Amino acid sequence: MGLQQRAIETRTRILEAAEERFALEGYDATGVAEICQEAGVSKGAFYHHFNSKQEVFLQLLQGWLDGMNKQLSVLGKAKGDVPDRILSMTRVVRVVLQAAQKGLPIYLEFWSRALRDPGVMETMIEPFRQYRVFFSEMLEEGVEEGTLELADASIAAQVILSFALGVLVQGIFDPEGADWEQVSIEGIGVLLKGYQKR
Amino acid sequence: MGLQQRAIETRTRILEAAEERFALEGYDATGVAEICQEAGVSKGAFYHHFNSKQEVFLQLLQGWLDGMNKQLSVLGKAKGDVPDRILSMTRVVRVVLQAAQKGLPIYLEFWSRALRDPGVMETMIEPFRQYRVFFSEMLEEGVEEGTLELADASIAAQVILSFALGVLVQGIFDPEGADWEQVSIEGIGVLLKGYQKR
Amino acid sequence: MGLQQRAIETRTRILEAAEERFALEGYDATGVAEICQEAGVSKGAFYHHFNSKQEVFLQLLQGWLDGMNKQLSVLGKAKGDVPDRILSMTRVVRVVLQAAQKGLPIYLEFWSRALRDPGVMETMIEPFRQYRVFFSEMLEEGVEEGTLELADASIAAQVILSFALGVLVQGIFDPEGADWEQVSIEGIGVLLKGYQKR
Amino acid sequence: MGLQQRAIETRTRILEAAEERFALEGYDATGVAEICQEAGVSKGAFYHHFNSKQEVFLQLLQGWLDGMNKQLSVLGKAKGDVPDRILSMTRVVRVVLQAAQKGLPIYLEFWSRALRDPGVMETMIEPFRQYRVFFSEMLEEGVEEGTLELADASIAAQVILSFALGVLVQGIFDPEGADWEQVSIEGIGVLLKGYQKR
DNA sequence: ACTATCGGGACCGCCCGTTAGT
DNA sequence: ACTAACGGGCGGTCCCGATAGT
Repeated sequence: MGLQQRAIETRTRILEAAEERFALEGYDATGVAEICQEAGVSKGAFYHHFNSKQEVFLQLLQGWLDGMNKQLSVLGKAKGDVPDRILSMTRVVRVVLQAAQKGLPIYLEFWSRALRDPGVMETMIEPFRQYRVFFSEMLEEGVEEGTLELADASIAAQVILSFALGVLVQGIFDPEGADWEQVSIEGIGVLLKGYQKR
Repeated sequence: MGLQQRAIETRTRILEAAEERFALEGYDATGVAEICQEAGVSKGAFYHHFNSKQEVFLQLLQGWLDGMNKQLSVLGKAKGDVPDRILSMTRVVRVVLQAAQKGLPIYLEFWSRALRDPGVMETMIEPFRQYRVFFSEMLEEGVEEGTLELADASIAAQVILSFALGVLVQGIFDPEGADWEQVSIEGIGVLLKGYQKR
Repeated sequence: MGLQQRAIETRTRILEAAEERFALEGYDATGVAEICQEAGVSKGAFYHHFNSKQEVFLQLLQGWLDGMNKQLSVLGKAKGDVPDRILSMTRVVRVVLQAAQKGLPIYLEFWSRALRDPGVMETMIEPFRQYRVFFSEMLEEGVEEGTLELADASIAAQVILSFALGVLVQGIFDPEGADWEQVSIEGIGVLLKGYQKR
Repeated sequence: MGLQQRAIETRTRILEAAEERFALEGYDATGVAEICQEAGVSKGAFYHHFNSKQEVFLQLLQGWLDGMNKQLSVLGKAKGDVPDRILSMTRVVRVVLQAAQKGLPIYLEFWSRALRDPGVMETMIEPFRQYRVFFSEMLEEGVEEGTLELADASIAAQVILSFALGVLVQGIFDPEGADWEQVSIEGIGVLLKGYQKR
C-alpha cells in the first residue's frame, strides 16, 4: 500500500544514511541529527521507526550478519574436488578485498561494540565458527574422496583459515603493501601440497 | 623530590588512567572528567599536561608503537638456525595472545582512529611493514645458511606472517574457539616443511 | 494556536531576555544558561532557534538598527519651515536622552563588537551617515525656501549634528552634570542664528 | 637596585601587554595566560605583581586618567586672547583624532566597565566635568578681557564642548565620513561669532 | 622575583530523545 | 507517517587564581 511503501523507503533511507555516517565518523561521533539530515527526514521520523540510535546500529549489524550467512551458503555449492575448490576460492581474493575494504570502518565499529557487549560479541564470532565448521567438513570430504591426507581435519581447517584471514587482514589494512593475490596463491599452494595425498 | 618529578608522575597517572578507561569504554564514551577522577588529578592538571583528549590518545598510541619497535629489536637477536628460530617463536603464542587480549580494546580504538586519519594510519601500518622486512631478511639468512630453499624470500615471509597474523587475530577474538597454540605449531610445521631444503 | 505561534513567542522571549542580560552584565559575562533561565526556556529551545550566542547578539543589533531606520523616516515627514523643524527636534531632547540611557549598555556592547568586526562596524556607522544626508537635504530645503543662508549645506549639517551628538553623549553619560535641554536649545539657537538669512 | 629594576620592567611589560590585548579582544575575551605570553612572563609573575586581572585593568584606567589630567594642565597655559586660544585648539583636531582612534577600544572597555561599577563611573566622568569647569573659566576670562559677551558662561562652555565632543566622536568612529577638521573650524567659527563682542 | 604545577569551576555547544501538533 | 519545537543534561575546553618549589 502507498503509505506502507513510503514508510519502508524512509526506513531504508535512514539505515543507509546511518551506515554511511557510522562508517565515516564512527558510532559515537555520529549524531542522530546528522543521520536525519543525510537521510532527508526529520528526527521525529527517525524515532518513529527506531527506538534509539543503538537500535539502528543493531539493525545494521544484523543485516551485515545475514549477508555473511548468505555468502557462506553460496560457497557450499561449489563443484570439483576439494583442492580445486579451495584454489578457486583463492582466486577471488581481489574481489573480496575490495568489498571488505569498503565495509571495514563499520565492521570495526561492530567489533568495538562487541567487546563491550557479550551478546553482540557472541553474534559477531558466530560466522567465524561457522566458517571453521564449513571448512572442516570440506576437508573431510577431501579425505573421503582421496585427494587429501591429514591427521586432524579440524586443525587443518583452522590452519588454512588462519592463513586466509591473515592475508585478508593485511590486504584490508595495507592493500598496497604487497601483492596479496600472489601471496594467497603461494601460501595456499604450500599448505595444500603439505596436505595433499601423494 | 622536585617539581619535575611530580609532574612526570602526574602525566603518567593521567596516561595510565586514560588507557584503562579508553580500553574499558572506548575513546568517545570516556570523559576527561572520568580520566581525571581515575587518575586522581584535577582538570587543570590534565590540561596543563595535554592540550586535548585527542593528544592523550595519540601519546598512548605512540607509546604502544614504541613498545612494538622494542619487541622487534629483541626478536632480531635470537640464536640457532632459521627454522628453529621460527619454531621457537610459535611457542610463545600463548603469551602473546594473553598480552594482546588485554590490549585489544585500545588497539581497536587505534585502528578506528587510523581509518579516519591518514597520518595515524601510516603510523599504525609501519610496524606491519617492518615485521615483513625483518622476516624477509631472516628467511634469506635461512637460504644462505642452507636450511631453506625458496623462490622468493619476500613472498614466503608474507605467507608465514599472514598465517601467524591469522592465528593471532582468531586467538584474540575467539580464544576459546580452538587450541590456537596447536594450530600455530601445525601450520608453521606444514609451511616450513614446504620451504625447507631436502 | 499553532506551533509556529509558540515558536515565535519563544524566540521573542529569548531575544528579550538576552537584551536585558547583555545590558546588565555585558555580552561576555552573560551565559547562555542565564538567558535561558530568564526567558524561561531550555537550552534545547535556545539552540533550536539560534546557532550561537553570537547570533542572538547580531539579531538584537539588527533589530535595533531597523528601529533607527524607522525613526528616521518618521522625522522626515515633519512640517513647518526648516528652522522651526530643527528647533522642534531639540525640544524632544529629554525624551531621547531617557530612551538612550536605557539602551546605552547594550549600545556600547554593539560598538565594542563593531570595533572587532568590520562588517558590524559598517552596519553601525550607516545610520550616522544617513542622518547626515537627511540633515543636509533638510538644510538645502531651508536655503530654497529662503530661511537659511549657507556656503555649504553639507558642512553646516555636520556642524549641527555634531553639536547634537555631543549634547547627547554627555547627556547619556552624565545626565546630572548639566541641564542638557537648556544647553541644546542655547546651542541650536546660536548655530541657527549664524545660519539664518537676515 | 638591580632586582627592583627588573621587577619594574616586568610590571610595565605586563601592563603594556594587557593594554594591547584588551584593546584587541576586549577585557573578558582576554585571558591572563594570553597577557602573560604576550609579556613573556609566567602566570606566577603576573600574580606576583597584581592581585587579579581586574587590578591590571584598573591600573590601566588610572594611567589613562592621569594622562588626561596632564593634558588639561597643558591646555591651561596657552597664550593670547580667549577666542584665539579656542581657535588654536581647533587646529589640532587631526592629531587628537589620531591619538583617540588608537585608544578607542580600550576606552570603550573602560566605559563598559564603568556602566556596571558606579565607582569607576564616577572616575570616568570626572575629566568631563573638569573640562567643563576649565572651559567655563576660560570663557569668563574672555568676558573679563572684553572679547566675549554671553549671558551664562557655564552654558556657553557646555555648548562649545558639546560641539567639540560631537565632532570628536564622529571623527573617531567614522574618520573617512567627512573632513572633520573643516567641520570643527566652521562650527567653532559660527559659535564664536555668536558669542563674540561686537 | 619568578616558575612550574595544579585545583576546581563554569561556559558554550551539542546531543538524545520526547511531545505537541499536522 | 511525519514535522517542528522543545527538555534537560553532559562533554571538552579554558580560565582565574593558588601553591609548591627555585
